[in-house]
Amino acid sequence: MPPDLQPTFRALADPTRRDILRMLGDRDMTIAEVSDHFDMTRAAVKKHLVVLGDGGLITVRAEGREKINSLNAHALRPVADWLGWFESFWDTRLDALKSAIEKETSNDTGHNNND
Amino acid sequence: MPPDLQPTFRALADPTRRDILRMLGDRDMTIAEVSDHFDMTRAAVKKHLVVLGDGGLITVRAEGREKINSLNAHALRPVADWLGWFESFWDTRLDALKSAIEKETSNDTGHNNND
DNA sequence: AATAAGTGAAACCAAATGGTATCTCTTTAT
DNA sequence: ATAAAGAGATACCATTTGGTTTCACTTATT
Repeated sequence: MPPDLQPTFRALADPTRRDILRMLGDRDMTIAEVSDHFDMTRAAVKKHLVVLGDGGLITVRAEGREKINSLNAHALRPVADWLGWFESFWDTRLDALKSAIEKETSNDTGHNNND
Repeated sequence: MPPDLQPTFRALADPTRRDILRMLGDRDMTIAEVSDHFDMTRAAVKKHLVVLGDGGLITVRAEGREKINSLNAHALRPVADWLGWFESFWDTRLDALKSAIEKETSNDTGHNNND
């Protein structure tokens, strides 16, 4: 059974959360460290981290009194796969191919050479 | 300047809207046709279509009294690019490489990890 | 001309979202 | 031992979101 994409897409829908992901791409960070980069309270950042966790996009480990947040980019894989379904629609080479086929098809309508 | 990703990510965050996109991948549809596939009013579907339009994911053309909605998958390109930034984190081959490097690094510390 | 079909738009509603402030708990430092 | 630092939890608030109902407008159909 495929993973539930909804919590992941949901997590990605907020710009603050996307920023957090890129920050964690650089290095693991505590909640306080993440909060330092934003103009909002630590509690608000914490909520974002919970949403990211729900989407499977981060993991948290305790280290003394600190909680270290790490990027779990594997959760992006199903999202990329979902997008892949549409790849044939926006790949420019395929666009060219499609145009060619359509031109061919319209030719077929005019001159039926199939008998 | 790069396009604003926010409206697109926002549009993708709802399962109904993602379903609509896949439907439009098969063929263009009027609002009424799209609505037939969901257990909600046409007005609700219309709202979803507006959000998809804000995200650049669909285009609409008038045809008599009907409005034909088409997929514009090109708007997914920036999203795929955004995801691409993380690709190095979840590519399985790179994972293997990373594990190897980490193993090498832990060896460098002089610790024996066999005990 | 009258009616039906397709859509747009507005008012409204409950629930979710993104934020705050405050209090508590555990861990570290003086 | 006391205080400070890091984090969790809760209550609260305004706005957004996803849905509804209703009414108006334009285009086809008979």
